[in-house]
Amino acid sequence: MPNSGKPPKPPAPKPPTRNARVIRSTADFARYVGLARTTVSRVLNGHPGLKTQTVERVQKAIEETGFTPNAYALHLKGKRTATVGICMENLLTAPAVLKLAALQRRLRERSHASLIEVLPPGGSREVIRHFLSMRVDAVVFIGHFIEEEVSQRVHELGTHDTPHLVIDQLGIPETDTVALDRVRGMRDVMAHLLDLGHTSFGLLAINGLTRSVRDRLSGIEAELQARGMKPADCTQSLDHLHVRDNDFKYGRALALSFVEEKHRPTAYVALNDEVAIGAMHGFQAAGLRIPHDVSVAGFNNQEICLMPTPMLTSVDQQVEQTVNTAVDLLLAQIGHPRKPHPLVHMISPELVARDSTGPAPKSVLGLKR
Amino acid sequence: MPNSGKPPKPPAPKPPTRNARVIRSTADFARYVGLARTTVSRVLNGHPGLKTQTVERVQKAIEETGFTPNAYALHLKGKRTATVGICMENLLTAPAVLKLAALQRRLRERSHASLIEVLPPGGSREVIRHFLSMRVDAVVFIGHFIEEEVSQRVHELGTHDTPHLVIDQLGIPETDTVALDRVRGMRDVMAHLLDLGHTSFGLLAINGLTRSVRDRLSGIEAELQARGMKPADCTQSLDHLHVRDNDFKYGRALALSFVEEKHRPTAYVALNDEVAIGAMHGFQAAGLRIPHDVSVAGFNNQEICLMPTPMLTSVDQQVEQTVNTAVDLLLAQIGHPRKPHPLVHMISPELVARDSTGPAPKSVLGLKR
DNA sequence: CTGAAAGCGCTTACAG
DNA sequence: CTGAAAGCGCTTACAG
Repeated sequence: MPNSGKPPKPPAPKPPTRNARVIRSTADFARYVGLARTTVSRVLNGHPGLKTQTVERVQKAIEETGFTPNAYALHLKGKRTATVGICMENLLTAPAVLKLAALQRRLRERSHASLIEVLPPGGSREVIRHFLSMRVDAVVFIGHFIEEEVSQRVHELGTHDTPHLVIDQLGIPETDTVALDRVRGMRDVMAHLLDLGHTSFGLLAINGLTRSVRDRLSGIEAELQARGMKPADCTQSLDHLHVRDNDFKYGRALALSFVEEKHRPTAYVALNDEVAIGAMHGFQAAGLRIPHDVSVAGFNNQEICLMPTPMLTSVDQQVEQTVNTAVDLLLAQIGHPRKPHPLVHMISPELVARDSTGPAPKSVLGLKR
Repeated sequence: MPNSGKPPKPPAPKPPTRNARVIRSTADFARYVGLARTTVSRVLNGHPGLKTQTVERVQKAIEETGFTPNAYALHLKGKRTATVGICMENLLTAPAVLKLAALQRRLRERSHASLIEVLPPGGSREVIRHFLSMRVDAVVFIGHFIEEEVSQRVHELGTHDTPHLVIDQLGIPETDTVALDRVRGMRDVMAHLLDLGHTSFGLLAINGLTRSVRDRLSGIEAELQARGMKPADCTQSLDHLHVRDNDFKYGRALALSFVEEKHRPTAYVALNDEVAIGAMHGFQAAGLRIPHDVSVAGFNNQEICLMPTPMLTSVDQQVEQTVNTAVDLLLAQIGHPRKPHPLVHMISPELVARDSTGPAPKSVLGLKR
């Protein structure tokens, strides 16, 4: 029936396998609805000036067949891919995964799809090439990467006029950056503990040369100096005694070492929540009460902060704000010429005080035998 | 210069913006290397019979320009997209994220890219349409979805001849499934505790109507019956006393309720590690020693199992094996006609015994005042 | 090796 | 509204 009345058509091309109910092209689909390809295309793209009846007919047919226009053909025609590539350092830490989930959600709200890839060690080149071949509109990096490597990738993206942005890691040239103000975060923790009367501080896993650790240390020192105290005199680190691992066990080991110290600090600030919780266990195992005898503060404000008894004081990363800022910056870049100077946007963290921190013990001087 | 000697060409089309060093098509690129488009294409696709010198020339130019062929044009030409869509229930639980990471890694090893989407509540339709428009070769679901919703999505995928597979959730018709044998897992936990001499068991958060919970209960009952014990006589649940939340706090609350019971069980099996750890805290807060007075076992064997003191006995999900099985099943389906009967592949969990479980207290009878 | 041509599934003027 | 045509960036025979 559909082949009748079409004399100009040659020997009839390939007979469409009618039993295959799967419709894969606007041509097939137009035939199915009984409209011209052009018309179907216009309905699909919401052009004005179409009869309501026609629009409904197409919509009904979409429902029936589940037809989706081929994205590859669509974007070939020059349409934006409306896709953002997301490079993750890994999916091993809760804060990173939270940011990923929030970022994808936010991008979707702004009508963008996302391509997520965990950068395999040394394999960032291929991931970026994959993103470029997929003609992503922009690329986001989340995490702390090898500086040299991510710098190169960022430069490559610049070469291809592809907007990009780094979340978390400061110090990468030629790119916009959104990062937590870790200096501020640590100052807030210290201010909180100082206000509680503490004067001696144990540092848990806050040693090392990465920017993120150095910033924490800067924050600690800045707040102490602001109060007229000398950091060297009132802080102590025992990280050299153990093999670093930044996890529970490491925190516990550090705490047990501190317990054996003559002049044991009364307040402890940790690199992250895991170390802090490990330390709490260590102190409690040694018979110390928290926060009666010692106060402990974490960093990141993960869900696990609610797990120990008492619950852990920590610093919230403000993930939503971070992600929203990142998306705003990124989408503003798409389709616009590169700005002369990349932007660095700092996010202010928020101290969440819980019961793992309390007033400094009155007997603190007595303890220093 | 490039416009000379071409008389048939009309008024000279758009002058290529030569300063834009960005090469976006094989045409541009071929011009850059000084070869025919056809030749470039053959090099790119690794065809045989090319001069080594030519291949090297192209490779050098790729290095210089960072040119990547447009994936959208490539796949339009009929090439497989070699892409698998991954639908995540959420990114909120560590085991799910682990599976995601392992799945993407495994797919990459098998030369497939992945499209990851978290299904927004009620928005699974759009995600699947997105996947279909991207012409993915297959779709994987990870997590426990609303049965009705995922069943519909699976059916749609079938309609479009798109292979699919569900990880974790049993009972979805018309699809291959890879899931942990939770019955087996719970039997193993019970066997372990029974071997340690326990005869009374507290169930923590193991109530509800989802398949995953019912399977756990079946496992518990099966093992007890296998030992000639009556489940109703030796298990106890206090879930009705609290508002369910499946987290630390819920576990703690349950434990504290058990502490007040006259005939307190000596061994506790939890829905997951979070509840188990919460319960440990509850028991310890009440002055009970683990495992001296009570034994506690978790489920999932997450990293947090290492956090409490003592560390938590748990059941490992065997993520690698799960993911490898899933990928094997999936890739075998691509390009092949649908099998008459969908496959359900059960993964055997592995009990990881740690120090939160120990011999039943000798004084157990004495406790029953 | 080169070059011209067809075609993948779309969109977008253009003339009816 | 329809239909024919051009073109997006590729690959793949086909003839040189």
